[in-house]
Amino acid sequence: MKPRTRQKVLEVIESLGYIPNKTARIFKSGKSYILGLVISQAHISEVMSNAGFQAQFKGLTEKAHKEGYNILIITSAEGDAYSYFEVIKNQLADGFIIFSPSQNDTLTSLLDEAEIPYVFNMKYSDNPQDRYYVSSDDFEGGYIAAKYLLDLNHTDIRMLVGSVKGSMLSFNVERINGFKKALAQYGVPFKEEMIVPIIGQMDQSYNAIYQLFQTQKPSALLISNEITTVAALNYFADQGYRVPQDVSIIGFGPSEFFRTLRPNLTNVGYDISWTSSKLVDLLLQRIEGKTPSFEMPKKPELVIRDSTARLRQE
Amino acid sequence: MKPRTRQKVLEVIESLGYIPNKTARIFKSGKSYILGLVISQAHISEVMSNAGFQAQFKGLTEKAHKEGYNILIITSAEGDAYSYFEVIKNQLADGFIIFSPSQNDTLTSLLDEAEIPYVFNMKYSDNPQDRYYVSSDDFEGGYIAAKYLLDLNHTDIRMLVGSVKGSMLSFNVERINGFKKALAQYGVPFKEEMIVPIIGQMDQSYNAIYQLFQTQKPSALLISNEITTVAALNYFADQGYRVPQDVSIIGFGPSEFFRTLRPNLTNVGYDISWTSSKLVDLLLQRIEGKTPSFEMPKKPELVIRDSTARLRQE
DNA sequence: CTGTTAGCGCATTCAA
DNA sequence: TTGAATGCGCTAACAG
Repeated sequence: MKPRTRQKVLEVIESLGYIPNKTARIFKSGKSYILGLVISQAHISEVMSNAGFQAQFKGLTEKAHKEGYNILIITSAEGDAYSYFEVIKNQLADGFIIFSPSQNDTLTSLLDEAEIPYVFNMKYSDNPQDRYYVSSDDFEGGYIAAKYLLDLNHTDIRMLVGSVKGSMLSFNVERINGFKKALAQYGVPFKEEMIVPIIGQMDQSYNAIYQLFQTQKPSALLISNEITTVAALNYFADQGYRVPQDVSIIGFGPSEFFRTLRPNLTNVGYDISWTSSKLVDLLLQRIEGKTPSFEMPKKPELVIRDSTARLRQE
Repeated sequence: MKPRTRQKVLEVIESLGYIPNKTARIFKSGKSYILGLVISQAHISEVMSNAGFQAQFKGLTEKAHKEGYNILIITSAEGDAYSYFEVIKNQLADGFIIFSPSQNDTLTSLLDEAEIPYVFNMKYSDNPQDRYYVSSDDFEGGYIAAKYLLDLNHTDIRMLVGSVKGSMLSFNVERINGFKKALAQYGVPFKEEMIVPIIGQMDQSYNAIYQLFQTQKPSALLISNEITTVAALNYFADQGYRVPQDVSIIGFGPSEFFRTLRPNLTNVGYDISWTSSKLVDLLLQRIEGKTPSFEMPKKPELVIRDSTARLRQE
């Protein structure tokens, strides 16, 4: 093409204010460069105020941007498989990141049948079909946290885990198993009461912790949810319990968050930015029809700060 | 149509697993039912961890969902007008909600010229062209907060306000003006040092407050940013300052957030859910080509809790 | 190097 | 009530 012609065309484009129609382009190419993040309306509030999700969302957005994609928040009125499938099939994203409120094999098969690329934000079941997620090594996380408390002579430990309608999320099951392994190693018998199911929102968590401490006085807490961790800290502040002198606390989640709490929290730190990035990679591989490479779960790290102390023998 | 034919067609649809092509539909109808939320990559991290944004984002998502829209997060690598315009014109959203890092008349005219419907997340200038935002009554907010402190005998007050490259966001200017009005009413002379510009992220805020208290000992703080508020609380906890006995603090933002802090924070509470909902309304009206109805800014409310105390005269 | 054309999948119109 | 044809705006393929 002659440079002069090129120049002239560009001038006309400029003068007419021509903007290529994105929709037609997408239509023609079949690629929207949009990744759908599917979440139920009921869930969104809980999730938004959670530091772990904030980190994940940030990670997803950044990675997507790096790969030339944008994130479309797709809200489903209800959280069940058919509602999810309905909103998913009605959207133009190239692939979907699904925040399911619970285990969801029905959804998996619906999506597979429709050949829609998707990934989940976490492991939802032990079904070998459930492969499209990126996890951390939660067994290890539960183990190192419990081991550290046991090293500090704590034996009266409670593990506070989120539960949805009585069923435990897979990563919590893992953390509990890690906890149990540590107990066994130190010869401390596991009791059912050590696991305290809890609703991961501020007020419910606060009340549950209040209830717990009405009847029991554990010396240490493993808290599997950031909001519940804040609720616990608030409860102890309100009641005049000193952390770590009266109770030791270990949180689970992004380390930077726990550094903004007072006291600075000992925590099992997960590299959520890495996990999110890998999740986008996985989805993009599915979109491109490649056989996805499954990464090894990354090991979490125990960050020791000021919320844990050696138990004084009485 | 004969019911039997209808039935047969539906069966075939079902058996073939036919899913109508969303892209073609959008292409044909010219409506994507997508609202783009534009934000710069550099800004997203700061914004995500801010309680006010979380509330806003939740409000936007909920309202959009109610109206049958979804939110597309559009990340711009850079924050300037041309970068923003570039990503905006390359997206298929029906309209755009723009989180601009600063005042932006260039962007406004580019968008107007291209006839792209947009709204801003806040007021960016005193230019009468800048009409497409929904504000709260920030003058009133600054006023009632300062008045309350003055009623408690505080006169050595600092107002901590976020500033981007030395320039003040419009709502902060308003809050400062409200602050000044209250001072004038009580006959307390305004001094420049009362306004402390600050970067609204955790570590920077913490350091700035540290610097401030090295040289001065104000008895009360008005803090125009949630993250800075947490940083201040952390600093006081670390230094053994008691709130409110040694310093009084008033925050600005969504009231529910300040209730999760210890001590429970006295704050100027904004109804961010309402503002977000109105913002979507405004955008939808522009998309539909109606002349938008401009709402009166809503008055914030002073929520008195435990972070403010009467100053003892020495 | 330039100009022309077909076709993506749907919705809408017109004809039968 | 049904079938067939048109065109949305772009891209890619092809012919000149």
